[in-house]
Amino acid sequence: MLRTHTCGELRISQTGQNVSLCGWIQRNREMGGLTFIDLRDRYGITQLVFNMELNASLCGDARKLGREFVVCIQGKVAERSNKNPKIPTGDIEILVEKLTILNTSKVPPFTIEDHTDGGEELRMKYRYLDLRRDENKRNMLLRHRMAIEVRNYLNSKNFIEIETPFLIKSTPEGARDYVVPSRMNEGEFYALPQSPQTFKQLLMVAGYDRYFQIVRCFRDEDLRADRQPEFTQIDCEMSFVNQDDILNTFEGLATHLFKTILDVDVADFPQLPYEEALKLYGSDKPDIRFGMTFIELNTLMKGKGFRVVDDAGLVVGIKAEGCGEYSRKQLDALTDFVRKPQVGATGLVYIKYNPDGSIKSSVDKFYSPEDMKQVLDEFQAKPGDLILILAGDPDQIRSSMSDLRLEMGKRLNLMTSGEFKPLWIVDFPLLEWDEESQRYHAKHHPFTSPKEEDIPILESDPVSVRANAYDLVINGVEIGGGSVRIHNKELQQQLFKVLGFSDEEATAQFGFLMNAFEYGAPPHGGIAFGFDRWVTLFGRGESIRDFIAFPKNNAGRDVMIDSPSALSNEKLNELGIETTR
RNA sequence: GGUCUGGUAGUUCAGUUGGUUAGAAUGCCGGCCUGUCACGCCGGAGGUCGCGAGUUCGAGUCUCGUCCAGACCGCCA
Repeated sequence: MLRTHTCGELRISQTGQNVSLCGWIQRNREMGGLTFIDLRDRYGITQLVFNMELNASLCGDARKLGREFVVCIQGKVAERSNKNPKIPTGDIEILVEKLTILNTSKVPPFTIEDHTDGGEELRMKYRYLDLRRDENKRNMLLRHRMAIEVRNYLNSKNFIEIETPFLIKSTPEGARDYVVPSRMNEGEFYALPQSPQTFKQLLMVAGYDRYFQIVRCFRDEDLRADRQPEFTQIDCEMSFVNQDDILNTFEGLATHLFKTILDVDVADFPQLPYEEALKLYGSDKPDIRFGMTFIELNTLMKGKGFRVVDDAGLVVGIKAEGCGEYSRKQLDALTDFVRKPQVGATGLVYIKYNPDGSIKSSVDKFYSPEDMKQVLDEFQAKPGDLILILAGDPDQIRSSMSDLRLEMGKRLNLMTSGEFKPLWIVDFPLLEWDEESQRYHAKHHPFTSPKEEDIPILESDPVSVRANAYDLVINGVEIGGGSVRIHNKELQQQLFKVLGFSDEEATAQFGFLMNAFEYGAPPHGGIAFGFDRWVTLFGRGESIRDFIAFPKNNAGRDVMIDSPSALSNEKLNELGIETTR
């Protein structure tokens, strides 16, 4: 070993020891006869001292070191006369006796510091330099610790980690697949898994009754701050369980992670049916760190001559406590907010309950003070509160109101960082109608079991069928989701039929699974968590990219290695592929 | 596929109504400095204003196109 210690571990108790350290030059401070150097490695920073009077040539060598040079030094640990309380090694320094340059470095294009001067684009191009920064090191370490604790917990519950293949086959449902041409089977393609879904079900058939995998998944869809083309799931499946068993098991996982990683005790995992979530929050991933739940006002506000409301399928409001004194300008800003194309409302109605008890609204023309008071009472509003109301198509307006609720939560500082409020959303619909393809799509995936009591209406009223499906939501982030699966060939065939597959198509796509179900498939179910999102949530980050060592940009490009890239004609020929552009 | 924002020194940014030699901070280079730790002080170098057209006597600034980056909508079982 070139080193006896790391740059983060020496303390005053080691004074007098001869040590050797290796690391990168963080900074060079020349004081005439004295030169200080901060030496950095993964573990921390240790100060080196060179003295012109004691060793002029060594001190001269030290002064020639540039930022990010890699060096190995030998010397003696000494107590500092001026200690630095800001760093763990701040009580000591190394009186250097020997200096070896292991490698030089070009001047890096941005500073390797907590508050770097480098922008996003540049740091992504030089990701290996960016990863030297403390912030990124912390994020990578957090990710590592969480992965270890996931394995610890699941191992302790008898889950075993089994790898499943990446080169699989394209399936008709769900996201677009990434495809890989097969050289040995010209004209045919593998697909990369969107998740190991069918394989984990086959493992249940095989009798491996508790499986998990921390596994990469691939989806060829447009990206966002919380989406990458390849992302990591904690993929889990269990046999001989019902929905409550699954939820209990993975509440245990969440509790374990909260405790071991953040030292936070989270006891409560309320369950909210999907339909309730939409009614109360307008969203299937509500942030329940604050209330401000929706109140529907159809009966109170319709029929008073206000066209927008009278024609609306839904009139819904929220109460912003203490906002009764909002100025015209602030209210206009909220109106502009809801009218943004992404939010999509046409206008905003407000009722100000003034601190003096008087009432002022944007629709005084249509409603008497008594009408208004009734609405205020419905919200149990107090003087000083503000009611915000949207009206229109129910789906659209719930979505807009959800955006407005979150915006008000932000403005009123109701989303406390460091507070975690998980909940389960349960009873998702099994199917949804897709306008584009004019057929039903599985909301979760086509192997999700319907609620037993809803099976009779599977063919007569498909959209009303509820599924044994659930999502774990924490602070408005969808952390994971799963379902109890179908383990019966007949029911699976029936569902494929509702989804519009012919028997031939179903056999071609999923015959292997249906065959397996004929050989003693146990009842089973599972869940998959978005590991990148979970780490980002725990790390209080904005973007999952900051918690992935080598992420891709919003066009799916890796700007460091410059991928994707064109293939040579030789390679294309070998694969039997012609490109059209 | 669409909407919005941005692109000026190595880097992060400023740049007025279109008008003389495009600025600041930081980094870099040189000099001074024996207790610094975001060291300090003095000096210096550093620019295809993303790219291409257009308008104009004159474009970093206005128009159009294009490329790149970011956020969002569609999309993401």
